[in-house]
Amino acid sequence: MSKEITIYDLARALNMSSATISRGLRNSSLVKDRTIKKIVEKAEELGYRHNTFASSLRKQKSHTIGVLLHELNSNFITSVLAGIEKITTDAGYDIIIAHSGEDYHKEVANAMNLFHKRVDGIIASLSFTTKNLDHFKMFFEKNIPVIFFDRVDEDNDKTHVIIDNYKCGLIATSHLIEQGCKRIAMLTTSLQRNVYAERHRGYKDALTKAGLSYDKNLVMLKDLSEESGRTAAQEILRMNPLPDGLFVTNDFIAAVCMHELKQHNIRIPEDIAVVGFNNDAISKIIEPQLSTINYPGNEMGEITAQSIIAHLKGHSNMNLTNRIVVKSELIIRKSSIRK
Amino acid sequence: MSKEITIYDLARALNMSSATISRGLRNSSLVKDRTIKKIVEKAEELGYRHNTFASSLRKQKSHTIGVLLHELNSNFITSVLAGIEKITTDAGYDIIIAHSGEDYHKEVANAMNLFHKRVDGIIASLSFTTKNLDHFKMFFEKNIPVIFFDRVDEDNDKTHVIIDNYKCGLIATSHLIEQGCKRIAMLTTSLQRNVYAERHRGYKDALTKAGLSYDKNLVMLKDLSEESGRTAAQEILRMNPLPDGLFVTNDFIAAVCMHELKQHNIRIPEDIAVVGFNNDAISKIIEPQLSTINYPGNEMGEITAQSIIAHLKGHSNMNLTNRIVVKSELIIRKSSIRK
DNA sequence: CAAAAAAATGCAACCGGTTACAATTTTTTT
DNA sequence: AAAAAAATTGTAACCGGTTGCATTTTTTTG
Repeated sequence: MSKEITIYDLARALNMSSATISRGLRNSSLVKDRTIKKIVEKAEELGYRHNTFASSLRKQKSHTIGVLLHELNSNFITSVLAGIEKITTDAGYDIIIAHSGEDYHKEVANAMNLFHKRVDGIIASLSFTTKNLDHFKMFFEKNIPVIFFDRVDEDNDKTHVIIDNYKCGLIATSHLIEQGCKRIAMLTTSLQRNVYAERHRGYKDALTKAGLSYDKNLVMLKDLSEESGRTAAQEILRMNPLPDGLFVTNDFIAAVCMHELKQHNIRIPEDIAVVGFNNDAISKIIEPQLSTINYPGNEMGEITAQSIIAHLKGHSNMNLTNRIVVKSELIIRKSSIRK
Repeated sequence: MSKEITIYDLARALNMSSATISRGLRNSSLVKDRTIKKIVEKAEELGYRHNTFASSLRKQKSHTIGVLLHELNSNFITSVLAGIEKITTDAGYDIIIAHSGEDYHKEVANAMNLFHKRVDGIIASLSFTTKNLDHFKMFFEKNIPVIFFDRVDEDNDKTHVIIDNYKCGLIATSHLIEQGCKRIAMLTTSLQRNVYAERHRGYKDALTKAGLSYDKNLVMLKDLSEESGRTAAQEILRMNPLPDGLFVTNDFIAAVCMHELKQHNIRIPEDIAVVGFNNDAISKIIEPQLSTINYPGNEMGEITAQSIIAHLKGHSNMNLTNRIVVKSELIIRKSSIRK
């Protein structure tokens, strides 16, 4: 194993001081151009590599942002991630991705880990079961900026980037009502998580506004598994009378559920019109194509990253912004068209 | 911002030396149990946090493994990741996930970045367009272990974990032949990447064995985008005579393609029988359900991580193993049943 | 109970880049 | 050409844990 080259080796080879080498390698204006050139060339020649540990130790900064995600396997998250990466890379920050798999305990462990890794900031989307923000206290106490997106704690005054989930629930449900649905079921997950609670609130208000009654027996709370989609379909089939509309807050579950319903000769949208959420790739492939709510993950990632980086660079104070709302829209496809 | 507590602060508070504190915090057997207890309690009380930079700088180890992925958005990758995480976490290693989005240049940049972050080892799945392993040279030269999985360079003697892609291509195609298909098309991506090249070789050999001729006009090479699935369907529709079987090396593309074919009144499996690859969640949702090749991502991740960690801990020498083959199987669903 | 062995703790150098401050060299001004 | 100003380079302390070796304390042994 070849020995690591340090700035001291370079200093010796070039007959300069380590300080000049250090400055030269970072392209400091304190160093003469010709000297920088010499240093960089020699570094290249000897195979020098920067020691992040020594640098971070001294500077007390990691130049790394931790990204805490609830899951990885959705188009939405992947595009958010792409947005975050674009911005952070341009700004010279590294990111560490940690995902909890919707498990609160894993999320806590990940937060702890990022804390020990001394990330300069955190971008987080809460897991499904996360009920409080105690595991972020350590960051708050040390003034390490934390910004939440999508899955957030809206009651909190912590900075977050979201879509208007209430409005989305409202327009999705209103759309079904416009299509003539009178008895609209909703399939979603634990209302403890903001995004689902808000969508549910929108659903409820849409019904009320249209003079339809809210029947809690039509609201099914499941987890996000494939199995849940099937069970939900079974439940729907047992409802008497059958619902004529269905709002599902996740495209994948909607797809599974629709598949199961079709197995039992339910016609979509004729018998039950369906609207999903997320505009996942799957929504365009299934039969009939799924109406859904679209929102720009990429942009959401960029905005989130921009906020935290502007804060870290001292260009702005993130803490003055409480909430950033990103646009969203209803995409109407065959699964919900009855008129 | 509260000042960071160091082992020196603890040493002063407890009237001990920093050496004892350091040992005590790592539960060294050199320190008396009662002393450890005192140290840990005081650390807790003062809010001490371990400084990874100082530690890594001194130990010349990061206790971190870099995971280089081609993409994140598939069930397969997510389960591999879960497998890797399970093993690494248990072994006390952290992981840094970097994904290239199938972009060779991004992959090179990511490798460089992990190199500078001084990961102790690398787990990698190559991007679509990666043609050589030059960007891993730096790791090889410094004896930093690198293990590849799934997307690998099979011609190389570097350690890798894969499935028998040749056999998979063979059984998928043979299955279609058994179902009475005489004219089987194949939809895949660049044959430069091992996994696709091998599957293609299996396809070809299955045809030959059955006495069917290999017609390269029936082989469509596309990228992995949704758009490609659609274009491929168009091409199939223009084939004269139509193929009666289709082997697609990716479930998502298969789903898109099937969707488009159905739009043009092609019946599946009656007109064209289809087999996909990966057993993605989508394969069970679409209509008809898709026959596909299943292989255990989770196990693949665990095996890969175990190999590299055993190597890092000196329990075994990874370099002695060239190739590990994980089991795989054909799952038969409606999309391919004609008898 | 003294000597030897074992256990526990302390000392101080070390990992490698950064930076305040000092020293030197070069350029500009008078 | 000397003095002043600006540009460049050097010195050395510092960041905070780790560890080889020395020292002290405790336990075991004869």
